[in-house]
Amino acid sequence: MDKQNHNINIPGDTPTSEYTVPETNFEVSDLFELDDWIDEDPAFVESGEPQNPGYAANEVFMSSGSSSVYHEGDSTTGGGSRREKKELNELEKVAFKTKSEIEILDDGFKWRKYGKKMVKNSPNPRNYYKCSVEGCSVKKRVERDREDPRYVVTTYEGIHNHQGPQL
DNA sequence: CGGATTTGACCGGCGC
DNA sequence: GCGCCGGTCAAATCCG
Repeated sequence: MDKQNHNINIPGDTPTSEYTVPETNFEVSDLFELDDWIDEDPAFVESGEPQNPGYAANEVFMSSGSSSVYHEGDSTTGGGSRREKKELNELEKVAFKTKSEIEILDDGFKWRKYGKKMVKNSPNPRNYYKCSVEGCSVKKRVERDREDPRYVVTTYEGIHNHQGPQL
């Protein structure tokens, strides 16, 4: 499909065909294992974006909170009750705004796309990914910014049951 | 051959 | 009660 054609020219980065995945690229669960969503964690922006050779993202902004990303469809639809916070004892929600032309951001984990939906608020489709690792119920939601198509919003949901894809 | 990816349809929840 | 929206699953297909 298009995966073979991911040879997009990235300014400032060289999209080689090799996915150089060192060990731990994004320790989302580790950095966001807080009780609640963090408002702003500048520390993550610095340590959360190490030297990623196989990365095409120039800038990575982290946005979390019920007033940033979720305000979009939660203010009216699910605004009635935040049921997530209750049962989602171990469910973390983190939204990343990555400046990249490609949505195939490889974080080192294996994701299996299980759905694509078009949101009314965005002319762009929303992709749903799930961790391929058995026992891992981590879900990933990837969609382009409504106002900035060059930005990709990646929302992680849940924590990996395994330490990594290549432990 | 296996695994991954695709699109469509279905379902559940909430809103009015 | 119906409609709308978002989310998930399933089957089919294709690639490596």
